[in-house]
Amino acid sequence: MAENDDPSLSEAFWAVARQLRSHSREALSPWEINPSHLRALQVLARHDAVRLRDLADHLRIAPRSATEVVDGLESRGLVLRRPDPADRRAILVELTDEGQRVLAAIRGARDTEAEALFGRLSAADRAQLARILGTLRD
Amino acid sequence: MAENDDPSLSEAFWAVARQLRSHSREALSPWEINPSHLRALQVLARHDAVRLRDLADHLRIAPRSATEVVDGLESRGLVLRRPDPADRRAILVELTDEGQRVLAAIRGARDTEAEALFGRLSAADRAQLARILGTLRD
DNA sequence: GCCTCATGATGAGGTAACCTCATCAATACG
DNA sequence: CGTATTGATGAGGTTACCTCATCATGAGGC
Repeated sequence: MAENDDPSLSEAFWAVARQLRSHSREALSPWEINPSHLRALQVLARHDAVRLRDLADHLRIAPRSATEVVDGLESRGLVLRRPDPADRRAILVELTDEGQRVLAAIRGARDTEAEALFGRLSAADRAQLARILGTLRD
Repeated sequence: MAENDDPSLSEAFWAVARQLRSHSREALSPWEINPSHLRALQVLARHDAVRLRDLADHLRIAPRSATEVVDGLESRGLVLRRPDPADRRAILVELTDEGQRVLAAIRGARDTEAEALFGRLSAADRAQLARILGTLRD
């Protein structure tokens, strides 16, 4: 039973994930920001000022590549670099006001898209789904 | 309520999707096959012999890029090109026996990984989840 | 205090997976 | 039967990552 069941479960899961992804790509498009840029903004929002090295670790990319991501965001005025007062080799990256504003707007648009998808469920089903996903997440 | 609920729903959804993805990446690694190669193999398994142009459409990539994907799979002996008897401009791509074999093995490994994740749920929860995902999928 | 080694950011240059545009053969169609 | 369209692919570009080398700074042993 389980062997018949589970493959189709993961297939259904991916089908829904694809919808969610395409919705959130749409939500992102007005800002010309790609998913890794968004992830960087989110890390910065959570941690305030972050060393470039630590940002790379959070994004699971090489430090050299984080330099490029920050270059892109800085040229759009969404983040700024400043020296780390505790270590003159290091630089700290943080969100600008504009970055805060754009991130908030993106999150709003994204939530709206998610709402459009999950809103098709009854309140009871949403609760069930939340519970089950919680279990899977550990 | 819904506005509070749904953002965390999509967050939970992505957390589970990440697990599923990392599991299936592991399942793939022994064969040195990347996700787009796998998708190509799956399309070929569903359709038998496929024009390169149609394969590109299924994979949602440009025809020129499908040429490269097929080059990669052909050099590994997983697919073969043959002329389309109905149109001498076109070529048909199909799985070799080796391609069939590798695809079956990958699917087995993947199902095992999915089983490991979804197997943590009770049978009732699996049924609930399948039903809810089916609703979302439309 | 100094010497050696480790670490942070970045320049230089590479790769993989996509893209567009040009080309050439073959087909379809007025 | 000539013209436009289509299928695959060569040539060359872009993007997002990578490694390795470089240079300044910091940390630990003596």
